[in-house]
Amino acid sequence: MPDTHPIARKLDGRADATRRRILEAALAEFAEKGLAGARVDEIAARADANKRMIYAYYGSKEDLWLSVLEQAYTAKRDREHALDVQALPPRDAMAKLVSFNLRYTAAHPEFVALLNDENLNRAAHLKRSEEVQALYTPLLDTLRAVLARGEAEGAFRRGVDPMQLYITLVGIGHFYVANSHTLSTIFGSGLTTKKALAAREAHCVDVVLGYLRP
Amino acid sequence: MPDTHPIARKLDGRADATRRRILEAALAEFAEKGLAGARVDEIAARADANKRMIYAYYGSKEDLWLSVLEQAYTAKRDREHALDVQALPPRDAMAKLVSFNLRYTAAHPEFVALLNDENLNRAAHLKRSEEVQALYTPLLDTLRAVLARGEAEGAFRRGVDPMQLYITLVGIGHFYVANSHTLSTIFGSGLTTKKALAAREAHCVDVVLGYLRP
DNA sequence: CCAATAAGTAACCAACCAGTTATTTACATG
DNA sequence: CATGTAAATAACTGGTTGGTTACTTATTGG
Repeated sequence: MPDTHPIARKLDGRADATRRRILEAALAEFAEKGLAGARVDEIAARADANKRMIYAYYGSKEDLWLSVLEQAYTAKRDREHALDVQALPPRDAMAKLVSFNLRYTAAHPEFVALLNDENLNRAAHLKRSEEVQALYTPLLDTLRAVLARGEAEGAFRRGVDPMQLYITLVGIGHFYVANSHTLSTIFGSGLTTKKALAAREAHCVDVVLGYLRP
Repeated sequence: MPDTHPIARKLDGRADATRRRILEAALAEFAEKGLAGARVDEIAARADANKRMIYAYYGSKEDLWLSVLEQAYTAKRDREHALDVQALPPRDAMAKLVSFNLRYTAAHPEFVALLNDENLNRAAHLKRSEEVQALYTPLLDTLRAVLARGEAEGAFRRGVDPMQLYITLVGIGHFYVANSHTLSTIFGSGLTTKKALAAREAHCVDVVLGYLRP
């Protein structure tokens, strides 16, 4: 039924807008302060919504956290899915995967913050998520395919475990973004400038491609 | 004055023991729940001490957090300082640095948790730490020396940025430990078994040495 | 044994905070 | 314009939590 009742449409539209504002505000608040540090009142204020609506739409603070987390996963999954590297030679394809990951991570520190805090909570919320799909990561499949192709063509070394490489590939970007503040106390601030990010991107590509040489 | 008043000694001894119990309890509580999620009452209970003593000895929850953080840094720094790799050939030395880092990280997930939470707080506490020494990391100096030696001997590729390599080396261990719970939802649990850690260690060494080949 | 001081305790408090209740407002339709 | 319903609001509540106050216990030199 694409043509639902106009009344429902209109009301849904307003309600949906509120839902979306709450979700966006929650993302910002949770990413900034973590689950325990975030304040429901503050989320309501940021969303310019009444606190009651948060409970009406999302049930509880923890349920809201899970919704935010699932949405963040979905957003990244969508971007990963849009990656098309199968036409590229293995080394170019791999370079693109590494670059994509670093750029996405740097552009979405909220995702990094959410992930860290969810791990602090032993992934308790994700584990009870019904959207198991949220955990599926297209990047892993793509990586596996590129790796297999590169091995077959002799472009990559043999015997590389896709899981290990995936964790390494994601980790070298994630750690840089997640710990930029403490790293800044060691190396001086300026790790998040365009120039510094470009240098990090080049290094990450170098590391992965350098390692994969036969 | 090695022989201070016995009265002071005895009392200091009892006081120091309480201080230490509080610090240990705080480390456990903070690592488990983060700064915002940790409860001062719970720390007092874990330490089998009165809450008042926490404030007498450490001033406030945030000051206690900083003390815990500094102690964790100091502990790691001490272990890094005990590393002696200058007598080893560059590749062996580098392998030892990578192995050390992964093992230390895996053995001290509390340090990882503290670091993540401190970064969530934009390193606000470390930045106002008077023990600037806490930020100094011997591993970086050692890495720099090994890298220079390996380059000079032709064992490593040229032009590697020590900072980038340091971040990569630490990151590939840190991310694995910090995100083991969400990674487990993807790859199935069992990432922290002895076997899995040995596999990760081997991979990390392979990546760094593979990358550094000339 | 007694004074002096350090260490430790129990009870308390005010601010905070997740979650609720009672009520009002907005809006499409008959 | 009256009416039913979805959306939104203000005010409140009970438990929690960082921090404090007033008081007790332990230790030892004189």
